[in-house]
Amino acid sequence: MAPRKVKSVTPAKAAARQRPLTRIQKEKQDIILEAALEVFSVHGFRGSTIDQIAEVAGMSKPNLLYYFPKKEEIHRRLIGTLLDTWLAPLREMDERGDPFSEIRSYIRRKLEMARDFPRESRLFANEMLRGAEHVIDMIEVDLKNLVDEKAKILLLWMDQGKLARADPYHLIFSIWATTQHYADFDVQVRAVLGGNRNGEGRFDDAALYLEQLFMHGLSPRPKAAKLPESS
Amino acid sequence: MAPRKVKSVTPAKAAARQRPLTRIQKEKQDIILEAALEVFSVHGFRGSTIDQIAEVAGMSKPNLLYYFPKKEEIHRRLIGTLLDTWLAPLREMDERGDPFSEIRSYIRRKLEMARDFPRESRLFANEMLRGAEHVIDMIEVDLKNLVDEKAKILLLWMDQGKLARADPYHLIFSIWATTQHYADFDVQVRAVLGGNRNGEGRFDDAALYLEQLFMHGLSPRPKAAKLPESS
DNA sequence: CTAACATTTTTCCAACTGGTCAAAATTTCT
DNA sequence: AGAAATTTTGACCAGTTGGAAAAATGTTAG
Repeated sequence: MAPRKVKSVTPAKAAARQRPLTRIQKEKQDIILEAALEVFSVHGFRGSTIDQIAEVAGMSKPNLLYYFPKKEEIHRRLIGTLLDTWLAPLREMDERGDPFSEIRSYIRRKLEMARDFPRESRLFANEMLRGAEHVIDMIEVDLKNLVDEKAKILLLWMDQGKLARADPYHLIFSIWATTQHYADFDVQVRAVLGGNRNGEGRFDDAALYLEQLFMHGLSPRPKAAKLPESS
Repeated sequence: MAPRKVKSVTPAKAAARQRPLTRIQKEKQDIILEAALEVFSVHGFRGSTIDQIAEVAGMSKPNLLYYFPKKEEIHRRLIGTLLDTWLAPLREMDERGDPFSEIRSYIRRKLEMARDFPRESRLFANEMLRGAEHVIDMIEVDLKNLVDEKAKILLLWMDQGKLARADPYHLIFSIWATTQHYADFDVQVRAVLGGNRNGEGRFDDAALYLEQLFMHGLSPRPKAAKLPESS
C-alpha cells in the first residue's frame, strides 16, 4: 500500500474548503494583510516583493506563503475588501435628507477617509493607474450601479430646485478627486503648504475650502443667473 | 606599451561631455523615452523592466542600454522634462487678466492636458504615490515657489473683491485634483459613465461641469451671504 | 506521554532582473 | 574603396524574485 499522504491542512486550503479559520490563523492573516497594504500602497503590485511584505509582517517569506500561497492572493484580498469600505460614504447619501447637508457630510466623510486611511486610498489609486485589471468587474458593476443610483437622487434634488443643475456624475467625480487628492498626493500637498508647520491643519483647511466651493458652486440660482463674463 | 583603448563614444558619454548628440542619437533617445513613458506610466519605476521598454521601443535590451546606461537615467530624464510641461498652464495665469477668465482658462488647459497627455499625468501620479523620491526637491522648490506666487495673485483678486475669499492653496489643489482625475482615474470614469457610448464626450462634459462649479463656487458674494443651512 | 496536526524554518530552484562585454554589423568620413 | 567610428547583437553574469519541498519545531487532544 502506498504511504498515506500527510494531510497537512494549510490555512489557505482550509479557507478554500470553507472550513472556518482558527483565531490564530485569522490574526496572522490580518498581520500579513496589514503589512501588504503598507507595501502595495506605495510600490504597487509588481513593484512590491513578498520579502518586503514578510519583513514588515515580521515573518519569513515561506511562512508568509504558508498563509497566502500566492502573492496575487494577498492583493486580491486587499482589493476585495477595499472597494466596500471605499464606497460606504457614498452609500450613506440619503435621498430623504437635505441635499446640502448630505453632500457636505459626504465630502467630510471622504476627507476623513483620506486622512485616516491614506494607504487604502493609494492602493486604490495604484490599481486605477494600471488599468484596474483586478477590479474592473467590481467597478463596472457594483460601483457603477451605486453611482447610477446616487446620480438619480442628485437629479431629483435638482429637479426640485434644491440644487443647481449640473452633471451628477461629474459632480461625484469632483468630490472623489478633491478629497482623495489629500491622500494620494499627500507629499505634494505637504511640500507646497510646506514652510514651518508643514501643512499641519491641511485637512481642516481643505474641509473648509471644499465645503465653500461645493456649497456655493452647487447653490441653485435664479434662472437668469449667468457665469461671469470674460472681458 | 599597453594596447590603446578603443575610444567608442557612447551617446551617454557624449552627453556627459556636453558633446552635442547627432540627429540619429536624438531620435533613438526619443523613441526610448516615448516607450519608457508608456511603460513607466502604467507600472511605475520598480514595476517596469528594461526588457518591456526595449520591446515597446522595438530594440534589444543591450541596445537600449547603449543609449541609457541605467534604467534610472531614463526615468530621471522623463521626470525632469515632465514637471516643466506640467506646470506650464499654471505659469500662464496672469495677474493682469480677469480672474474668472484666467481661472477658467487654467481649468481648460489642465483638462486638455489630462486628455492629450494622460501618460504624463499618470507618470506624475505614480511618482507622487510612492513619495516623490525622485522629484521631491523640484516639488519643494520650483513647484512651491510657483504656487506661492500664484496664490498671492489669487489673494490679491480676493482683496479686490473680484473673487470669493477662499484658501488659494486649496483652490489650486482642487483644480489639480479635478482635472488630473480624468487622466489618472480614466478607467473608473469610463466604467462609471459606461453604458453604450462609453463616456465618449466625457472631457467636454467635465469642462462644462467644472467651469460651472468653479465659477459659481468662487463668485464673490455680498457680505451677508451664508451657506445654506442644514435642517 | 504521545500521536496527530499545525506552524515555522532551512534549503533549494528556475525564471527574471539590471547590466557587462566583446564581437559583428553598419554607418560615416576621407 | 577602405579605415575609423558608431551602432547592434548574442552570450553571459550575478543578484533578486516567486515559490516548492521537506525537515524541524511547536501545540493539543487523548
